[in-house]
Amino acid sequence: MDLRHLKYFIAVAEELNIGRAALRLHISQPPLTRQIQQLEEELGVQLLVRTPRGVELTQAGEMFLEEARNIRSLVEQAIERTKRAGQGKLGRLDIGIFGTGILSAIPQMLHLFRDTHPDVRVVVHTMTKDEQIEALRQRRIALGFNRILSPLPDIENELIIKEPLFLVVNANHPLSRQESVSFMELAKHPLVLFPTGARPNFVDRVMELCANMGFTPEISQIVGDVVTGVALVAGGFGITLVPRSATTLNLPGVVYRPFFDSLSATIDLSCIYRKDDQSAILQAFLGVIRAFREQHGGQ
Amino acid sequence: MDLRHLKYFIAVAEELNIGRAALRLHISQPPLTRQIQQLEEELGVQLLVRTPRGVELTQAGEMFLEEARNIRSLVEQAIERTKRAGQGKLGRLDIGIFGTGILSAIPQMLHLFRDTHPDVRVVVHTMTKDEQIEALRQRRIALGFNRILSPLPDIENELIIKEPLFLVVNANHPLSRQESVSFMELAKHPLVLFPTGARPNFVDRVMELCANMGFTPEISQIVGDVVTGVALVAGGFGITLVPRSATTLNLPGVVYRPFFDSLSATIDLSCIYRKDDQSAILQAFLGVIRAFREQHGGQ
DNA sequence: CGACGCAATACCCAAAAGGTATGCCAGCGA
DNA sequence: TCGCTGGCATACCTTTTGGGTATTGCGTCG
Repeated sequence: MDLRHLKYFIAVAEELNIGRAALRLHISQPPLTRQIQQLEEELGVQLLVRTPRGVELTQAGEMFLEEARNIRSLVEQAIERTKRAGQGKLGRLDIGIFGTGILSAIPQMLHLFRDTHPDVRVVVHTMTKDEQIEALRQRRIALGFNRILSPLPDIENELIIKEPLFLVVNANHPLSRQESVSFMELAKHPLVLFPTGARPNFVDRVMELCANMGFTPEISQIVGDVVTGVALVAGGFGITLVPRSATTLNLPGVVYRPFFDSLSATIDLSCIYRKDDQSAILQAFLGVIRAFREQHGGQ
Repeated sequence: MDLRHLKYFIAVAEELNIGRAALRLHISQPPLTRQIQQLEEELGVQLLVRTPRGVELTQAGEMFLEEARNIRSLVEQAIERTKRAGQGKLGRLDIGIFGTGILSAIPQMLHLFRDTHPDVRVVVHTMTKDEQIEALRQRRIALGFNRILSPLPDIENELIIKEPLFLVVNANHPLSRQESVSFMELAKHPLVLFPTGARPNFVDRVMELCANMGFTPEISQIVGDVVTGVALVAGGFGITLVPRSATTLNLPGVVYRPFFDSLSATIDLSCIYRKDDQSAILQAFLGVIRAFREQHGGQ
């Protein structure tokens, strides 16, 4: 049996006249007669009774009509869904983010993507950098967000934005009286840094920036994550640094201050994905990321 | 697109190797390659990525595989259901019965039919003889049960059983002391008869039987239905007659007695249906009716 | 670097779908 | 009652297309 048989039978059942149905199908009457006969023979069931004025459906014919319409609509739906999947408009996208990535630009991009691709189910997995790479290789995720990365042969690494760093000080700290501060202040105060976990990471980036400015900072503590770090500053344990997006973290007793003398005091937000992944959904998401990057001019 | 494409794609998706899939489909590899290419082209979507060791599904391919399996099972189900409908094993049967037909052999036949055709939905409509004929002509029912019928050109009338009649008397009546009675007793007692409604009916049948025995009964009342008639007897209003199947009607103060001298004191139970109705479900039901008739030897 | 495995291509044949002409039958009007 | 009409079925031809065989092309892996 064939989808053609279904189409033809539906036409005949709706017209109740083989000739008219043939007209509607843009074929001539004899082949249609033959196809219907074939269908009946294949099913071993009489679907039509031939009357002097046309045809009528038997009960089996009624049953088959219902099923045929059902199948036809399912086929149309299947084609539609597959096309949409092929365009990256339907399906599932698994993304790896790092612990506090949720404070960065990531939510904005997720939002943009969901608006333009409402039928793609986005599943976010919190994982470390190494876990992301492992998950990419096993195809458990298609995309990961991260900050500090060494190049890998099979993984593409695409910069999204360079975020300027902000100083975080206690509201009672003398530096809080300035609107903006000098990066050199970092040499004079004990630093709380983060995260613990796979190196190189944010700690190394800060050390590198300080080295560029010609000093080595005093590190009082290295804590697990940005929230803990800022909480310690709120509690009076020194100062710290965060990417601009983390300044949305509104803890009482803490103020954020930009640097007036260090354009290079930035931290990258990047995404990583398999070099060999051509999936339409990933490409669609990369499109959103690139649009986002254009819009933010690299920072 | 064609059901063949679905079958082929499912095979390829399951084998992840076009050559092996071709083997499984009992065709050679090149036509299968071509069919899959055709399918991809028609959908405008890449379903497979060709690797050195075979093929892999794209996300769109995964989507299409799911849909294709879905469609295939629906098609199989459609064929199965249509075949069963063609054999009268699936569908709906509308039956007309008369008011108290539910007391006769009808429930037994319905039961037999339901046991052998569990997926046919039997819908019973209570209607008079004339309503049944009208409903048959309009195809609102496929079969009617009735007792007294004149032949009609378009309606077949098939006898099911001849039921012997039973005398119904009050438990205090002198006749109740006999195990069986003579039909001639009817000449000596006022008769309650039924039903009111389209003639000829049960009343005429009783009159005919009496005439055959050479007397005219005294009719005290004609009431709507058998239950009312028996209830009147229970209340002391004369005697009546019922078909054997109605003796299941167990009213207090009433006894049923057979006739020892009248083999012909019977009433027919018949069924009626359109002479032109070849529907498998009706034929199946008629089969049950005929089996029932054989089993009961005509009475 | 050559052998192997697999998909793709080229080309042919056969099956089957579609077309035209015609037959056959029932109902209907002159 | 006898054509005439409308409808499905049949016969036969043409064209499309599915399937087969042979071969090529392209990675990968000893």
